[in-house]
This record gives sequence, structure tokens and C-alpha cells, in this order.
Amino acid sequence: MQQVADRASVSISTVSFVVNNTKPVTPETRDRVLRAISELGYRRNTAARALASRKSRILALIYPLLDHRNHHAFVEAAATAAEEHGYNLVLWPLHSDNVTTEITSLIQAGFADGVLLMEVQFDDERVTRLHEAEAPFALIGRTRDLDGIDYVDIDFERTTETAVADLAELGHRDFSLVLEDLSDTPLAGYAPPFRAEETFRRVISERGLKGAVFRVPHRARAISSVADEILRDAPNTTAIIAMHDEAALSLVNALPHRGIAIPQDISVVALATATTLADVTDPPLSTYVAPGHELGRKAAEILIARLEGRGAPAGQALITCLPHKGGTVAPARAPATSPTAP
Amino acid sequence: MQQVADRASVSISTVSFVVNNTKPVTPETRDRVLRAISELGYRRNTAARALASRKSRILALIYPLLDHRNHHAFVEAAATAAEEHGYNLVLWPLHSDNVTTEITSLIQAGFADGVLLMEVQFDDERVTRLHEAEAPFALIGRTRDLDGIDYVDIDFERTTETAVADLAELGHRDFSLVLEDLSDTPLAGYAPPFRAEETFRRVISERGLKGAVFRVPHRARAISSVADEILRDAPNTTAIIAMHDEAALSLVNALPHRGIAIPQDISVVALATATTLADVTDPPLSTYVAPGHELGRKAAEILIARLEGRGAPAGQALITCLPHKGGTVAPARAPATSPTAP
DNA sequence: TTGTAGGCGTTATCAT
DNA sequence: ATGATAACGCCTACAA
Repeated sequence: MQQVADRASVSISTVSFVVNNTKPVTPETRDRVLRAISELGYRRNTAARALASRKSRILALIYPLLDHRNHHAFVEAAATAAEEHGYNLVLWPLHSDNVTTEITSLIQAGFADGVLLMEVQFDDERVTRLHEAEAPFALIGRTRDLDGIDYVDIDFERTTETAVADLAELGHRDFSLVLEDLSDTPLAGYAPPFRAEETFRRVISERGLKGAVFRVPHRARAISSVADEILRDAPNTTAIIAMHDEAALSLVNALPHRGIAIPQDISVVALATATTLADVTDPPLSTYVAPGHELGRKAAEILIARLEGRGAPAGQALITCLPHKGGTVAPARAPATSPTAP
Repeated sequence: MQQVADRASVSISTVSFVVNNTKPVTPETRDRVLRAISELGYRRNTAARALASRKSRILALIYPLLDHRNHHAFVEAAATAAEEHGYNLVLWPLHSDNVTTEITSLIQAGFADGVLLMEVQFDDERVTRLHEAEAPFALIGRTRDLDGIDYVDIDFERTTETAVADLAELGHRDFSLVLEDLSDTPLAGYAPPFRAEETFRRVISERGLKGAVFRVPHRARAISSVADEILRDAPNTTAIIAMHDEAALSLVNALPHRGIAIPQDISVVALATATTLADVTDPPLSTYVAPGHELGRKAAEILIARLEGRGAPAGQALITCLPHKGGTVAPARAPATSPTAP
């Protein structure tokens, strides 16, 4: 920095002003400084900057090593948004064991200014601890208690409701809902399946429809047998709603082998799914697309607002999944209306 | 730190010695210090540490925002290995435009001590620049010129060769290879498809077999029509080797709709694939599993060796994909031996 | 608009 | 085995 200052014949602080836009500087001096910087290939030292300013300008996205879902769109949007505000987003991979303490350390050690949490559970110890430590954070997902908490989440309630409504409009009356069974995993307590189920049951009953719920673990065996389970336990189902990507794929693949035509006999839709998944099946899967991009951007922005806004009210946002037309949904096949059909 | 020192009645430097294990300390004083630390909840400041020691202890894994593949196993292993050596791995998401300069900045700004690069291309500008800047880095993947370069990579040559050999042993004589077509994408020049194709052609010709190559873009339309293309252009194929996950899935799903039984009529195997993919098809996909875990660990270790070893020779490693038995491979159906069969 | 100087929290060197 | 103290590179009042 001193070298830059010398070369531009200014003081070291002027260089700082230019680099940080912290004080007005005459265009000419600014130019000289900028030129010196690029000629010397100067880059300000992250550590020194963080030390002196007490800000790292880093947002840490805690990146669960559970391989649970595809987060690319989300990460990309969050990183972009962060950058637009002068922050950098890094993904900080953490195993599930000692997560809680490590997360607060990140902030207390000054590595990050704020933390983004995903795969949030109903009652999430990480959230409690971050709150206690008064560490700035935002959630992708929702805990049970949301008082004063910054978050963005998918509106699973609305999405589920819409999915049922859309199918009902096509004449479907007998539904099956397929969910991830995460009990006995570190993700038990992961809220989305619960929210979807609750909404599903409510809507089904409000509309006087029939609905069965299937919980499917992530073991391969279980996934490949959903099809048979549904055919056995809910044989009149004409519409399957799956919030379990692998199961959705598996269903579209397996049902035809059981003599069921998709979508003529049974319609299948996936909930809160990455678009990329849709097209590996034949016919392509109809989905309600997870708004990864919007979630990521909003999450970053909410966190930054917290970081910079002086005690602003909590930023909270729910985003609905929009339908992506595939080929696995059709009107319900007309039921055998008369029991004594010829 | 001063508070800790006071509380333990030692000097600030003793605290440092304890915390860093840099000098011998009497067990008693060490205990006092440790106790003071935990009582006060002290954490050393990342920035100050980095500033004073000129080391950030951060390895940045440049994380391509291209959503090209599933890197979880890799990331997890690399993070674990790094931690074992006292480093932290962060994923640094970068768009493909200005990557090159940003990567060297990371090091020049002292944010990271070293960089891990993935999705490496044959001729990769990032590598050139990092080399010029004398920034420590290691590749997951290989450039064309590997002189003095640290890398780990999948041994695509050997894996492809094995795949053909295994199928040939089952009596298959007529092969199709399905590859990702990445031309016109930022990943054109991504080496794996080329390596696989070259090996495939060589082995096919050495063994006097028949082989056709299909290049499939990532557009949904293209993927879902591979099946038809193969049936049209290579109608006698009995074994399909796919280094394109989506295409592999799609094939297993689509071929039965065309009257082809898998694996009785045609065998399908996927190359360099995450295990998780295997079980969404029916029957489950047979694969040669990408050694994500080994790659991640080795990559981190090689980079750390470079960081700490004084001018050690380049660390280079190739790892072969091992077969994962699924249900999509079977002996070749006996050919209609006599042209005049009854 | 620009310069001066103190301080950010550690590490590392040199004494003791 | 422990302590005193100068860097580390930058930011930021405060002064000019």
C-alpha cells in the first residue's frame, strides 16, 4: 500500500480512501492511485482489512455434508446477491456432529460477519445457539418459533394446496402423498415433510377427497418399492404428489412396468424440485419447481440487511413453487360411473 | 487474549504458545491457560492470526456454478482431510466469466493459502495464471500439460478399458458409447469425454469389436431422444456405456418403452457416476463409481503437502472407478448364429 | 481534499 | 519455560 502511495505521490490513507470509496478524492489523484494500483498489481490484504475494520465481509453458508438435495441455484443466487453488496459468500462444509459450536466460532473468531443456515429443523439447536451468541444469521427454512428471526423459506403450505387444487380440477379425487421419511437420520425434524403432510390432510378433508400418505426412507430398496406399496394400499389412487425426488423418478419409471400408464391411469407430480430433474423421465416429470434462485438472493439480502441495518425488523419471506408442465399429469380417467356398467 | 493471560497469571505470549502448541509449556500453566480460555469463551481472531502469521489456513475450493455434477462426496472428504491437517476448506462460488483473475486474487489478498480447482479443461487458463502467479494450487482433473503440476484425477482410460473388457467377457461385441456433448458450453474442452472416447475407440479396435459413439448435449430434448438415436444408428448394439448420467437414466427408462428389455436385450452401464444415482431406475443402474471420496482427500493432502513441503515433487494421482453391481448388465443375448434360422 | 498516527489481536523474535 | 515487544497491513479519527 505504501508503494502504491509513493508511486501515486499521495499518502497511504488516500489510497485507502480510493480503494474503499470512504472519502471524496479528486478525480486526478484517484486516477493516479488507480493506475499505480493496477501497475503494481496491488491487492489489499484480507486479514489486515478485516482486523482493522472489524469486518470480514464474509458470509458463511453452512453447507451440510448430507448430500440431501441439489442447492446449486440457491448458492449461485446467494453468491451473486452477496457480491452485489460487497460481500463474499463462502460455503463452509460442516459435519453434523459438532456443528453447533463451530458455527458460532465462525463469527466469534471473526471469520464471517454472518451465517446462512439451511436444512433447518423445527427445533434447531444451531439457531438457539446463534441467537444466544447474538450472532447475525438468517435461515433458509423455518424453525417452529419464528419470533424476530430472519428467514426465507418455500411456502410448502401454499404449494401443497395448489398442487391438490390443480389436480382436483382435473377430476382427481383419490390422492397419494409421498414424503421423505427422515426419522432415524440427522435430519429428523426437518420441517418440509411435516408441513406438506399437514396441509395435504387438511385440504383433502376440506374438499372431501380421499388421501393416503406414504413415508419413504432414503434407502434404495424402499424407494424402488413405493410403487408397489401404493398399488397395494391405495389401489384407487389416480394422482400421486411426491415431495421426494428419487421416489418421484422411481414411480414414473416403475409404474409402467406394473401395467399402469402415466399419465393416463395415474398422474404424478413432484413438489419443490429442481428443474433439472424433470427431464430424465419419460414422459418428463411434472413438477412444482423449488424457487432456488429467489430463495438464495433473498436470504443473502436479508442477512446483509441485518448486518448493516441498525436493528431492523426481522426479514421474513415465503416463496411459492410454480408449476412446471411436464408430461405426467392428465385429467382423471372417468370412473366407472355406474356400478352396473355393461 | 490479554484477559486470558491475566486470568491465568501468565503473559500473553504463553497463551499463544498454548493455543498454537508452538513451544513447550508446563502442564500446570497449560491447564491454567486452557481453563481461563474456556471460562472466558475465548477464541482467537482469525484476521489477526492470519495477519501476524502470514497464513490464513484456508484452502479455497473453487466451486463452479455450472451445476454440472454432484460433488458431495468429494467435498466432504476434502474438508475432512483439510481439517485433520489444521486447515479449513471453504467452497468459493465463482461464475465462469471473471474466474481467472478472481482466483489469483484469493491468494494474493491472503484470503487463502492455496486453491483447489475442479472441472479442469485440457487447456485451462486458470491453471496458467495460477502458475504464473506462483500461487499454490492443485487440480481435480488434468490439463494437457502436467509438468510439475499437482493433481488428482479419475483414471478414465483405465475405467473405460475395464468397462469394455467386462462387457466383452459377457459376450458383447457391439457397443455404443454415450458422452456429454459440452461444445458450445463453458465446459467445452472438459477432458473426460475425450479421454473416454479415445480409449473406447482404441480398445474397440484392438479387440476387433464394433463401437459407435453418441454425443449428447444437456438439453432435455436431446437426452430423451438418445434411445431412439441409438436404435436407429446402431441397431445391433447390445451394450451401452454412458458417461452422461442423465442419459444413462433416460436410457434405462426409455428403452423398455421401445420394446427393448434391460438387461436381456441391451446392457447399460454408467461410467464415473455417484452411487446415489444408481437406484432410481428399475432395474437399478450398473455403474463404475466415481471415487469422489478418495479424490477429495488426496487433493487436499497434495495441496497441503505443497504448502508445507519445501519444493516437493508434484503430487499426482489417478484413481480408477470401481464397478457397482446393478441390474442393467447381463450376458449378451446369443446372436442369431445362422442367417437362415428357421 | 489530503496527511499523520494510533490501534486492530496475533505471532514470532529475542531476551531472561 | 516464560515474558516483553516489534511487526503484520490496513482503517479511521483527527489534524492540517
